[in-house]
Formats: sequence, C-alpha cells, structure tokens
Amino acid sequence: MPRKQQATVNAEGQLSERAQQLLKTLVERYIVEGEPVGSRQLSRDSGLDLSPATVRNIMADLEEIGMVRSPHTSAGRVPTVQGYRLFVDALLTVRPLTSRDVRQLQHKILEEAGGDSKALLATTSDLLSGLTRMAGVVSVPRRETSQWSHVEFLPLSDRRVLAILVMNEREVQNRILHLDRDYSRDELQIAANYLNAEFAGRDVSQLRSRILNEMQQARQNMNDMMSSAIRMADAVIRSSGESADPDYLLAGETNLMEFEELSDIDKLRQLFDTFKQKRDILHLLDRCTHAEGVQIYIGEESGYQVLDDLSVVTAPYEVSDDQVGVLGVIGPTRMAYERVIPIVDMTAKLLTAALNPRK
Amino acid sequence: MPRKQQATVNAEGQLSERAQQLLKTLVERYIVEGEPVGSRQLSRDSGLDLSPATVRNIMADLEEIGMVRSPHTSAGRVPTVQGYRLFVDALLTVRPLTSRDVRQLQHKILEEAGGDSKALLATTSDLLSGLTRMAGVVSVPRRETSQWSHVEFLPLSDRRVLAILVMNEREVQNRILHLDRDYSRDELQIAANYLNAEFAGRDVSQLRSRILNEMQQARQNMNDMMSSAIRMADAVIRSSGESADPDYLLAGETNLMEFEELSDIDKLRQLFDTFKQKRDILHLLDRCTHAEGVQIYIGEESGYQVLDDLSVVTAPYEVSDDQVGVLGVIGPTRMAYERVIPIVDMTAKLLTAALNPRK
DNA sequence: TCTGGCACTCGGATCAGGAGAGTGCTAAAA
DNA sequence: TTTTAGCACTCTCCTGATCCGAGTGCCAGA
Repeated sequence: MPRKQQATVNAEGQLSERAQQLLKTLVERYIVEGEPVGSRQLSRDSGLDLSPATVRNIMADLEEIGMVRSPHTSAGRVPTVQGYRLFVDALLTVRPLTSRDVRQLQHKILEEAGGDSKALLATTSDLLSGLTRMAGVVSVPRRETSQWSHVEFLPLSDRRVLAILVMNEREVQNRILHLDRDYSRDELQIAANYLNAEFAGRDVSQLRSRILNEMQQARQNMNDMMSSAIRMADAVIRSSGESADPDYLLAGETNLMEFEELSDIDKLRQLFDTFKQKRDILHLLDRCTHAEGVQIYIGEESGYQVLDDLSVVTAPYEVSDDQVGVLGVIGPTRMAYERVIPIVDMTAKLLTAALNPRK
Repeated sequence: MPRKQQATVNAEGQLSERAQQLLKTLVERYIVEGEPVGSRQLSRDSGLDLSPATVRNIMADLEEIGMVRSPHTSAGRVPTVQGYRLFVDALLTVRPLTSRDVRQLQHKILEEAGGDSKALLATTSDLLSGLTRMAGVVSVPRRETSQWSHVEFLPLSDRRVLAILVMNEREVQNRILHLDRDYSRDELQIAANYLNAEFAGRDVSQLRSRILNEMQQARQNMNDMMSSAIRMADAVIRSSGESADPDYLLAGETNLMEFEELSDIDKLRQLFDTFKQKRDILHLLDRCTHAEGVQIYIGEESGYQVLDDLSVVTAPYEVSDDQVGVLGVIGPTRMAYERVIPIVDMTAKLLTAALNPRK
C-alpha cells in the first residue's frame, strides 16, 4: 500500500464514504457528459467541500484499485467496468418512474394483452426501445409445457390435409400433412373428435410417447380410422416440435447507431450480425431468465466481444409463477442506469401481469 | 456549342464511337477502383490510342452534356447518374454466369421448392445477398384474391373466442375476438357451420359488403344466432384485412455497411429505418412488379432520398404466368452491374421455375 | 490530513509548406 | 481539321511546427 492516505480504502478493502461519493458523482457526470471528468469539476460537484488537489489524491487511489482510469495523462478520469459495477451495485440512486409513465406503459401493454402473445412481446420490445432510446429485447419463451387444446383437419387436394393445432388455448400452428390416401371430410372430423377427446388438456411432450405406444397397438387391434388418427397426430406433433424456435424480438437496433461508442462501422456491423445470428444473444438472455430480478451486464462482463462497449439490463417475466422469459435493453455502457433499471423492472412486471390475467 | 471537336456529339445528339468507348472504360474503372479516373489512365486503358490531351478534350465535352463530373478541379472524372444510365443501357457487356454458378443457384432454390413458399422466398433473398455481397430483397406477393375456405371458433375464457380462418385452402389466420357475451361450444359450432356454408369459396373482398348488408337486415328479421355469426364474421374479416401484410424479405443489409458510400452513420441509419418502415421500399418494388424484365434504378432515379447513393436492380417473377412479385438487389450506385444484372435475371427465372412446378 | 502552487504532459486546433495528380489552354505538329 | 505536347494553374492531402487549454503529479507548507 504505497498510498499515504488511509482514508480512501480501509482495512476490509472498502471504500471510504467520500471516495464512494466522489466515484458516484464521477460516474453520474460521465454518463451525462460523455467526457473524462477532471478534479476541479468533481471538487465542485461532489458536494463534499474538498479541494481539487485532494480529489486528485483520491482519484489516484481509485485508479490504483481499478475503479477509474484516464485515457491519457492530462485528461480527467473515466469509470472502468469495475467502477460502473460498484456504482450500479451500491451507489446508484434509482429514479423511479413517474406515475404518468407507468400509466402509459400499462395502457399500451394492456391494449395488446388480449390478443396474440407474440404481438404483445413485440409491442413490449418496441416500448422498451422507445422509452430508453436504445435497443429493446424480449425473449420468446420456449414452451416446454404445451397443452393440446384442439385440432382440426381440413381436406385439401391430392391426399393433402391441412392440420390446425391449437395449443395453450391461443397458439395456433398449422401444418400440411401428406397422407397415404384421400380422406373424406367426415372421416377427418371423426379423427379430430377422437384426438380432441383423448388429448385435450394433455401436455404435448407427454403425448409423444403415448402416441408411439398407441401406434404399436394400433397395428393389432384398432380400427382403421383410429390408427389413421393416431398417425395424423404423430405427424402434427412431430412437425410442431420442429418449429419450436427459440427466439427473441429485437426493436430499435438503429437507435444504437446514434452513440459514439458505436460510430465505428466495423463494430456496428459485427453487432448487427450478432443480432441476426441470434445465437449469442439468446445464450446471454438464457442466462438471465432464471436470475432473480434485474440483471446487469456491464461491458465485457457479458463475455461477448461484440458487447464490449455495451451494457445489457434485463429482468425476467413470469407466466403462471414460472420465469419463462426475459426482457431488457441493450445500450452503451455509458447509459443512464438510474432511469433504465426502473423502466426494465416495471416493464417486466407489467408484462407478467398482462400474461397472467387471472391473478 | 463552344467546343471545336465535332466528333464527340453528332447532329442527332448521339455520342461518337470513341466517346462511348471512353465513357465505358471510365465507368468500368471507376466501378473497380472507386476513385476519379484521370485522362492519362483513360488514354492507356481505353484501347483507343489517344493521347491524354485528346482524352481531356473529350472529357470536357462529356462533362458538358452531363455524363461525367469532377469532384474538384484537379481530380479525374466520375460518372454521373446519366453516365451510369447510358453505360447500363447501351455500353454494358454483361458477364454471363458460369454454368457452375447457375447449377449451384438452381440446387439451392429447388431444395426449398417443395416446402413453405415464404421460406423459399427467404432463401432466395439470402442467395441474392450472398452472391452479390449486397442486400437482397424479395417481395412477398399479396394475394388480391383470398378465398374463404373455412372458419372455426374455439371458446376461450371470459367472452373471448379464438377464431381460425383458413383462406385459399392453406393460409391460416387466427384472431382472438372479444364478444358481448359468453357463447357455448355448440353455439359457436352452429355459427361456424352457417358461415362456412354461406361463404366457402367466396372471395373475401366481396364478402365485406355482403356482410355489411346482412348486418343491417339482421336487426330486423334474423334470429339472434345468425346475427351473432354475422358479427363474428365481420370481426374476423376486418382483422384479417389488417394483417394482409404487404411485405418483403430483406437479407444481408449489413453487407451495405462495408461500402464507403455509406460510411456516414446518419445516412446508414436513415437507410435502415427506411428498410424497417417498409413503406417506401414496398412502393418502389411495386413499381417494378409489372415491368418487363430487369429494371434498374440508379441513384436518385428511384426518387427516394435515402437511396441517393444506391442503385436497385430488380426483376419480376411469375406465378402461373402472372408477374406477382419482384426480387432484386440493393447496393451502391458504384456496383458491378455486369455481374449483378445476370444474377438478378437468372434468380428471377429460377424462382419462377420453382414456384411453377407444373410446367 | 488537507491544500496551494508549479512544472509537466498530452491532445486538439490551426497554419504553412510541399508533393502529387490532373486539368485547361495554347500553340505546334500531323 | 484534328491531335498532341507543353506549361501554368488549381486543388487535395500529408507533414511538421506551434500554441493553447485542461488536467495531472508531486512537493512543501498550512
């Protein structure tokens, strides 16, 4: 410990009160100005009545423990990832949303709540990006638990049948089945009735094995119609498995172009390509899905090189008390956390509410 | 006509042989180099055995009639939109695709041909962007003629009903309707049966007016169930109209970031926003849908300010002898037309072939 | 333990000068 | 009459020099 000042870091490695205060004002100023903060300005703004020289000493200490750094000798200081981390974890004073904002959000989300759940998620993503002027993301939950609600078969031509499968009482999937022979409308109706009676309310993943079972038995003792029905169910379920695309909805990517952090076209391109490929982003979102409350990845913390100058603020949302998905905001590391965090938090709560009308 | 040389522009306003040749080499060089072309280089590369001084004279003429311009006094010449136009219309020597390229294209397109037609269009768009390293677009044909095939109502909870409407025997749309009271499963079945009996095979656009008619009559003499059915049909069709999304598929936008023409972040952002809003692009594509063969919009010719430094090369594709859609490529005005044109042309032909398996 | 003072460092803006590329014009050559 | 060579001129781009301001680090004194 080459420093003379004991006050900055105490024996347990904790920052002194005033060092924290200084770091806080530094980060706050840097977030609004975007330029390195000098000792004079800090001494004025911190509200601590310390001379610039003292501030400089403390800054030197903060630099030593990796909370700030200076871009070059005669520039002010800039927070490091660690500095942001401490700021976000301990120093931040959250600015709660105005009740007006909340009402607006609520209004827009509830407007969509009745309809298609995918549309609701898309709207939510739009809202996030609109409110924060950054990029909004909402993960589309992959349903492990899909309940069979209803199936319907419509004869097309040439042995082709359009199968419409409704799951979870609202998600509609349709497949074209190629069958071994023509079926009449009545035959199809019977098959559908049979399947609906047997399967309604069941979990699709459990149905698979049952269908396999019945297919074997069918060879022996079931009549032709039932065995056809089972085969159709098999075809429907199999293809519905394929399209279980893990996915996420992104909005307002173009907002990110405004930030100088991304004025480098190459970085921007890499970022957009990453968005398009989806893999990395999905992986990152997955990590947050089962976390407790608002999660924040600052800069390199995310572990993805393209996100080095960016931060990701997420919060999970729930369907029937299960954290099935996550929503959030992607923006420059230098973002207004005190505003973004409550926005993300509240949006997650409202989305949860919209998705769980019963409660 | 202050020029002494008569040779450059003849009496009918046509360019002399060698002026054309020079313009051609100028455009060709500019396309590969991206920098203003000087008289010395032109004199060497044109194959005309003219001294730089002569070339300079001709250049002055070409500048006067608006074919080329110089960015500043002591730079070489650069083609104007008019120059590109003449080049593309009259001077271009198309470089046909190698048969290997054609086979590859064919292979990839036919691979998708059996399945979902939207997936096929998406693949096509990918191929275009991959081959040209620019952005690929494919318009999704809007169906003017949507035939009502079948409707199905499923009761959810709280007066909400899931309506599944099948059109054209394969396109499924689903809507959640909010009704004035709860309906039993049987009631809904009756309503669906009634509507299907009345409407199956009819054109949806014609149905609208009919529904309005019947709604008026219903007030007086129809029973409650029929009038409910009509109201439901109205709700279904109204919402299906909304989602009759005219659309297009875009691929490889990020390729555009590589070009210096778009190194300006603001322009880039405007462009991407335009892509997202879809309106302008759709309008542009619409214009090309019914054109004969390959269409090219160079720079400002498109009429959209965001596309000022870009060119659009398109070709329509057909379904049952109707030009229903258009595909193309968007890239910098300074693009390798002699390569892009055959690619777009061939892709349109292959897509047409893939969409019309009967022939 | 804090503060004032001072030398020092660095980045950014501004300016001048020179090199290079290419032109336009004129006068001579073909 | 058309082409060419020559030459002065213009403009961009690069480089180096200089200056200014901001902010630091450190030391000595309060």
